[in-house]
Amino acid sequence: MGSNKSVTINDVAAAAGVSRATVSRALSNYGRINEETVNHVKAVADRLGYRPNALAAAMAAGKTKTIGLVVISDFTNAFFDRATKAIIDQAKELGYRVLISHTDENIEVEKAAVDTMLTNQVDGIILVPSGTKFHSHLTPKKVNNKPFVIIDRKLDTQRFTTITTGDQAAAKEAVLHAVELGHSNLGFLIAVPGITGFTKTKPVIPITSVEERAAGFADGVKAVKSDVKSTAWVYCEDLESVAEAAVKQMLDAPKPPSVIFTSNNDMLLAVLKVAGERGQSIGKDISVISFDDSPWAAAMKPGITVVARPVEELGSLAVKELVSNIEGKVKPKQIVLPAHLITRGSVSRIRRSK
Amino acid sequence: MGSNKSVTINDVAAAAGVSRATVSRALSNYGRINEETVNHVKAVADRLGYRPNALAAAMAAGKTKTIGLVVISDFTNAFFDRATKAIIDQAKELGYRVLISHTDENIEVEKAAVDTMLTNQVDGIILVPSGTKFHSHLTPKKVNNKPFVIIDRKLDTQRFTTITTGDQAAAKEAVLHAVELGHSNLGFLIAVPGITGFTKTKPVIPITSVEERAAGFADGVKAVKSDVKSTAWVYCEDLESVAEAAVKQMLDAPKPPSVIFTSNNDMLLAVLKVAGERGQSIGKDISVISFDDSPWAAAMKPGITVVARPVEELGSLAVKELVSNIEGKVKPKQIVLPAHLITRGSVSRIRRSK
DNA sequence: GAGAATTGCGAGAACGCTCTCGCAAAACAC
DNA sequence: GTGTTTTGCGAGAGCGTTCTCGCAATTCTC
Repeated sequence: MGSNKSVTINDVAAAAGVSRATVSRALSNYGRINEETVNHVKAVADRLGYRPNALAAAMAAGKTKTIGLVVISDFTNAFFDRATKAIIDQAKELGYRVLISHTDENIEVEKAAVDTMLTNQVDGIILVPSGTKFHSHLTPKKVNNKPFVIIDRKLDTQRFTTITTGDQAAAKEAVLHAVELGHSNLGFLIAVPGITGFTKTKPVIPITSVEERAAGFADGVKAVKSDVKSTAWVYCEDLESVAEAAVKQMLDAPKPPSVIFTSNNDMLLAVLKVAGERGQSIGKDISVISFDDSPWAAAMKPGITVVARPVEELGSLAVKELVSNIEGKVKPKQIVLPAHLITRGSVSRIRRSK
Repeated sequence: MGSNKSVTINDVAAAAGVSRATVSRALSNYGRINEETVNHVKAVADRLGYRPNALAAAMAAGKTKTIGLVVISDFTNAFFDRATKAIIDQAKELGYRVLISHTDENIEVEKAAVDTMLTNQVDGIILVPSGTKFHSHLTPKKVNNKPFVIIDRKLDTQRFTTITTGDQAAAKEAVLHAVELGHSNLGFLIAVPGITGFTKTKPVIPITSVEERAAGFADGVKAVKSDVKSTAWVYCEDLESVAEAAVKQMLDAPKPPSVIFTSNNDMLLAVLKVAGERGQSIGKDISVISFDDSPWAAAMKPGITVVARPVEELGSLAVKELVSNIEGKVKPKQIVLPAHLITRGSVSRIRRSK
């Protein structure tokens, strides 16, 4: 008939016949202490089923050993789940816990999420920012001097360690690849957060990852200009139905693209779906290249040619950088991890029609 | 030149010319307090940029408003990401935060994860257990009387509120569907945690979800026995390479199945991959039905016929149940949410060869 | 207008731990 | 054997809140 109270360090101290301080020393091994005492205390703690209260420890020590993760979550989860898993695992490795929050690409939600994290006294935060320009809520004062690591997208400041992937170069590479295989009518379907519907005129792109992908596509087009007959650019809301409408319009054009470059998997899925409905085979009637690899993209027939980004590496590196920052200030760095093209069957080789 | 210290309730009290108790009352609205005082205190708190320390509040109040989520994470993430997102969102709605940990289907890891959660004083835990029989670490005493909600799989005890999906009925339905379309040579590819390689003889299946799927398939076979000519059962380690080998062996049999039922998306992917390599088209040369819907399964051509489980509903319901349990004991319930078949094109109609 | 009820607020303990400080005992030096 | 260093441990403050009490001031009651 144990009382509902859990056993505290005082109980252990009493049972072991030592002081609270000694128990703390024994269990967290620090300070001067006799080895026999350590063993004795540990045995008693074990016997009583003592479980330290991390809250109290955090209060007393002034650090929680918890990091906050504020992340968007796309519905095909090409980024979210892989990054999250890598981050949690790496954090565990380094003795940290992870508190997670979503932002839905919305700056107000992001602000609230960051605030919650700080309220919970996280030691640092990994953030996928919802907009390149939005960082006025991240001043040292407003965030209690807690370190941040920005991932996936850059901010227009160098104040933070930022880890991104080299999407621009990879996007260019993708274009070169398709043109190499004979494609000359190119379609670009780019998901842009914050817009409604879709448009052919380039809108303001609020996040750098997408911006860079678009720029990389443009770089590619420029580099092989003479081989390119037409380009169709569509900027699209990141929504299934809208994307499908956009794809339809693209394919219904008088001179439809023979290959569509999609900026993320939501867009890819729209292409797949519309093509399927129309009886057009991927990699035969219509080619496609997307961003972010996934087991599905690999297993499909034909496999989808994708720009693969080192998401896990990015995640675990983010944790390492953050923890270095927590445990001793380091200068902010801008890290760019290489992305690379994985060619599979979704891009056909075609004879260039002169 | 602000000191590195963050502003505390004491600072607010001093600045507002009231006591700490009054600030607490004003900010957390409880107890007797003048409305003017409330406004005044709030204004001062705002001006100082006061951010309450959730840790201290949790210590003092004896509850953290945090729930723990201990979950497996499969690499195709048919369950993990959707459930996680739903759980985080629902928790937020109810004023709770979520601490996440993975188990990798390993009981030792699960134990450690639960322990960490309790150390962090979560108010309750949502758990995807790694084995039907493993719950000796979940006695009230060992978990400080914290409430648990078990999801996705049952334990062989009724002590906990458990939320699962009706996979057995749905699996049976899947078999009936395929047989209805003329299939009579059926293959079953079932991922079983904890085994190595693959085998045709039924091993001990440590988790009920898989057990039920297998049982449901068997139910289906039994129900339409006369229309079934052959069944091939393969129990397989949940690993890409092993699954592919298993599929190959299945398809190389003298009388290969015309339809393969896979117990999860990892297995499905293996079928897709092997079929692709051999130039066999899904929904034509070989049919397949899997468990758990995903945007990919829907977008593929042909779409994959799947048993769709209400994962988001399961997640948010889990949070609601857990919170009810936290805020006032309720009797444990066993909840089963219906799963249903979504028929797409991955199962061909074939003429039954007599 | 005296007593009772209500309102508003402050004092201070409590939550469970960490960590500095200082003191006694033991070990060492010569 | 005296003085110095080292070792081991306890006392106690402190972390930032919440919340119970009790007290003064105000309002109500008739």
